[in-house]
Amino acid sequence: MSGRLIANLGRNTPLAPEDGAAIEALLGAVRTVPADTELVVDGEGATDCHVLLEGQAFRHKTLPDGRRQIVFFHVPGDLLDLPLVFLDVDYNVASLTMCRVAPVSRAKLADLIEARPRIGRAFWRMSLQEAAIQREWMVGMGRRSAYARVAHLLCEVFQRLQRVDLVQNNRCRFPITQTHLADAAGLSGVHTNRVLQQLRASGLIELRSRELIVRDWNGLAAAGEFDPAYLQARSAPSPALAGPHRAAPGWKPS
Amino acid sequence: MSGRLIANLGRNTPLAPEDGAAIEALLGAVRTVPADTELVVDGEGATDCHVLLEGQAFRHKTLPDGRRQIVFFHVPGDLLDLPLVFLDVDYNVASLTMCRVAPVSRAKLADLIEARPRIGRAFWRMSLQEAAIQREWMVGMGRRSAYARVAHLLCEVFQRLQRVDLVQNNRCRFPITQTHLADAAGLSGVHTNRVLQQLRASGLIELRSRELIVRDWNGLAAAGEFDPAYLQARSAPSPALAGPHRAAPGWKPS
DNA sequence: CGTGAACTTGAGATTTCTCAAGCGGGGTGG
DNA sequence: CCACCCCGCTTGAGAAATCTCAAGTTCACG
Repeated sequence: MSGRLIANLGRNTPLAPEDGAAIEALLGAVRTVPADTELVVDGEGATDCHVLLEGQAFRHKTLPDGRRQIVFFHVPGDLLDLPLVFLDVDYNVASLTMCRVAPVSRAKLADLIEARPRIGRAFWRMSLQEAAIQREWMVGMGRRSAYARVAHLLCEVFQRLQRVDLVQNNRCRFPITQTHLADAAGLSGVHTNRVLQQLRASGLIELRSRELIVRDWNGLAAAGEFDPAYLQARSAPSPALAGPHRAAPGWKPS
Repeated sequence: MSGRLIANLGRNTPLAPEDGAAIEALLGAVRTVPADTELVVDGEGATDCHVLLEGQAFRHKTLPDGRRQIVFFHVPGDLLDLPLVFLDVDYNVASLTMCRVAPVSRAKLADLIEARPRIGRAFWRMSLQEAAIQREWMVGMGRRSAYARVAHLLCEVFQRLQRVDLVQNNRCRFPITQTHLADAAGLSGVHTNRVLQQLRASGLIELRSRELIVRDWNGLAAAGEFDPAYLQARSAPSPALAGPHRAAPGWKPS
């Protein structure tokens, strides 16, 4: 269960069993928090980072007058506040569902990253992939229609959930409300609602009562101009590993 | 001259002279390229990263049909393709002016980052700061008006140029055309033009013939809802020092 | 002095927003 | 067990922001 982070890291970078063990050893007492709770608050000088073991969450920046921009959706296995290891965090993280979260000492994590190249590399890749996802969102918000933007977002979340085995039969739990989707896409709630209706009417998805069913993946990807390349979590230098899915060689959650 | 990268890294992380020397030692033969040249092309499996020693450049992602989204502006001292050290790059970089660029072996840079914690930390911070800037752009594109977005962009570029001493008397060279600005803000060229006229009419800026003069910094910052905190001028207390939390609030000329 | 890129301007077309209201289901107190 | 309430969703319609198309105009540069 708490092997989620390791599995996630290991997806892109081969980790030896002792690497996994070293990371696990840093995890503090698991905390369970309800939905709609702020897990990470910026500018709080926290001493711990947070690993999301279970549940879903999102990063957001909220302006003084209440406008909110969601900048990332988290799936299990994500480190919610990697920046905190070396800087301050500039965003908040809130839970979408009940979540299980484990703290990791920021100082110890920094030490581990610096002491073990393989682990360091794994975190570098995780961090750089986040940045790549952010860039893709920028393309969406700057240059794609509302329709494509929402479709793209659905594709991304769906695919990332798929990677952590949270999709069965093209169907997954989907605690992201239309308001969240709107705040992520930079749209109003009303317009987001209309766009979703179009997606439904086109037979691409079903979405209701916190569940998403993708009826036509190719159609949805086309609607969203979704090219999964930017998620392609493969390491360039050591193309030793195969397929995009599965595999965390050398380490299995115990 | 080629100390630019070191100066840039050292701005946030104390580097010892030997660290600087180690980095310098990796720099390859400096290349001079004209304006409007692609410096970095995604998916090319390059073996070298690129340091921008002089000149200005921008990162962009261009869609098949020609729509373009600029995702970052570079100033001297920037590493143009840090992601390449550990992954593939997912964007292109093009020059805005004539540029001087030095190659750095990706493998050697990776080794150096892993071998020297202080250097590694410096690159981590650089990378995380980029990510923070990207998030701020997301907020702009998703939740700010065209007017605020453009003003914010001007503030950011201006301030980053200031840090590398490219501003004198509130005045700097500004090779970013209205079309670039439009592609960065996610606006049409026409609308960007109109927004700039408003900014000029409000007495906030002068902008013509590739030069920007900020006439009213506070006014411009207010128009752009610009809070420099996200640029993280200062490093968070390093875990080793374990000082009380002191988030770098907007820097103030003291 | 010619040329092209960058910048301006005008005006109608679209997308997206805002306001306002109504619907629906699940959770809760009575 | 039922009524009520709240949140998330839906719908309608006018308003606003932004876009596109289509011409000019300016200016650096050869």
